[in-house]
Amino acid sequence: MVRQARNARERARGELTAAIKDEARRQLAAEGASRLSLRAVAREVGMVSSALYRYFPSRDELLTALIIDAYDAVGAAAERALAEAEQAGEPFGARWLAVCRTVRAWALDHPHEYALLYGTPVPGYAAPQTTTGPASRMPSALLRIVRDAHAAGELREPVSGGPAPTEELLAQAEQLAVLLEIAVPAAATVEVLIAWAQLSGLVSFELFGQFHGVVDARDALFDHAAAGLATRVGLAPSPGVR
Amino acid sequence: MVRQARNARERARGELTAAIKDEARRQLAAEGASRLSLRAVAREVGMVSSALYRYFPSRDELLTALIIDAYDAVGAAAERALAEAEQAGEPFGARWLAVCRTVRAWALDHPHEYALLYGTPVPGYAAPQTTTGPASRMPSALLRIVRDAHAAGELREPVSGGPAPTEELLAQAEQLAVLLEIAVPAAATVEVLIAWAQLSGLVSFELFGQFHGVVDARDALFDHAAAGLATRVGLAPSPGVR
DNA sequence: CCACTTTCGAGAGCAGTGCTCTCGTCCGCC
DNA sequence: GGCGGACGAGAGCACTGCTCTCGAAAGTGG
Repeated sequence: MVRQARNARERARGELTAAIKDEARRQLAAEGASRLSLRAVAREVGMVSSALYRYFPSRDELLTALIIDAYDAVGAAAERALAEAEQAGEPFGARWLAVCRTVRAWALDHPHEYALLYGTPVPGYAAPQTTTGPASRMPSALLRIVRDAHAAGELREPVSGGPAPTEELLAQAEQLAVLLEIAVPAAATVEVLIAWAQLSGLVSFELFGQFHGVVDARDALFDHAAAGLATRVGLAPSPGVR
Repeated sequence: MVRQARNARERARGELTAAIKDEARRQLAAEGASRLSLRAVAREVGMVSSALYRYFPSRDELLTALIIDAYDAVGAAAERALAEAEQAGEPFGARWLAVCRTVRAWALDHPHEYALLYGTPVPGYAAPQTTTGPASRMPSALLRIVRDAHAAGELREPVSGGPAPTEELLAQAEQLAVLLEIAVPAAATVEVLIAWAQLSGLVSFELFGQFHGVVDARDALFDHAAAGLATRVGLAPSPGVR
């Protein structure tokens, strides 16, 4: 009974916290992070602005919560796409492409949330440790494809061009692979890391209007680029897919 | 004399406009675009905020002016790096690397200005036509390297992997090359376009803290990635450079 | 069952923002 | 030399994030 009572309070708190986050996400999706207003959120959930501070100590904390959710959302989408591609018995190159396409699709569906993750960070903001886990889900999915290809003996040498990565870089890649518990040759990890950043560059350009008036055939451009990335990291190109 | 008098006024206006832009750029560099405050700028140049509207009709217009300047600054840096590499008789791959490195260095030196160009756009903002010219300077420099390599008969087939670009994409690339007056095979243009976006992804990741706690050897990572891009667009890897 | 503590929401208020409007003033042109 | 347009200042509007105080609930221990 005592626990009941305590739970009532806590449940109310949990529900309100969720309501605030939902409304905040709504505003984020509609207007972008910079226009997310604490007061407007409070108004919408039927509180006065100061009351909201009982749930989130600052605007940045609210944003952090949204960031974590967004990382989880892209990560989950990527993992789902990968799982489906695996179950369909797709070759590794096709799995890579599937994940890339899914990430892009998510970004186009949630532009402001994607911008929150991979765009300009809010000024005084330093990502707390709690974000790193969710943040790594998407790149981890990419890395796992490479790992599986390697395990299956189908990973080719990375087509990177130029001099081989430095020892320092390989050591860090090794360390990273250990941290993520994904056993991959260090050289391949380096290439995936680079591909991850480059993938984000492609999506950001599209999202942030850099291709506006320059490229219309964005689907084709992206697919071509993503296939190129697959080749670069050592996954055989997937001939049939288009 | 009359012209003198008219010039006196116009010169005063020009000087004040410049002073405002300088102070705005200072604040931008120090604090980032989101913390750039019209009132603070006005205060610093010794005006009241409303007077500033005689010079810039809105905060967005001021930002636009800064954006154009910033595009010109990266563009100029890239062009300078390319010219130097050309005069030094560097091979095409090395020229590519030099431009990439310069762009990255500029970005690391001017993080907030770079973010203004390639990061999250300000919410209601649509880049006016006047920005497209300066914006194309940097990618044009990259494209010219490829053109020159092609003209010299040293451009290899792009190492893109996957299916060839669609007809639609190639047509657009052709069109773009004509617009920029840089005669390059369409397939190569496509690869440069992709490389441009990917380059920006690499720089953004570094700038926006995505590599924080993940990669320390960022110089090595970037050089390796940039060399890879050179290979991808068909420029022979530059063996001696490191 | 009754005190006591914690939790919560509301209100007022502070310092700041972008932007508008009005009102004198001074500069430069006819 | 007068007149129109450019200009700077000031007040004001509707916002923002955030703090502090205060009264009312809700939950806890005796």
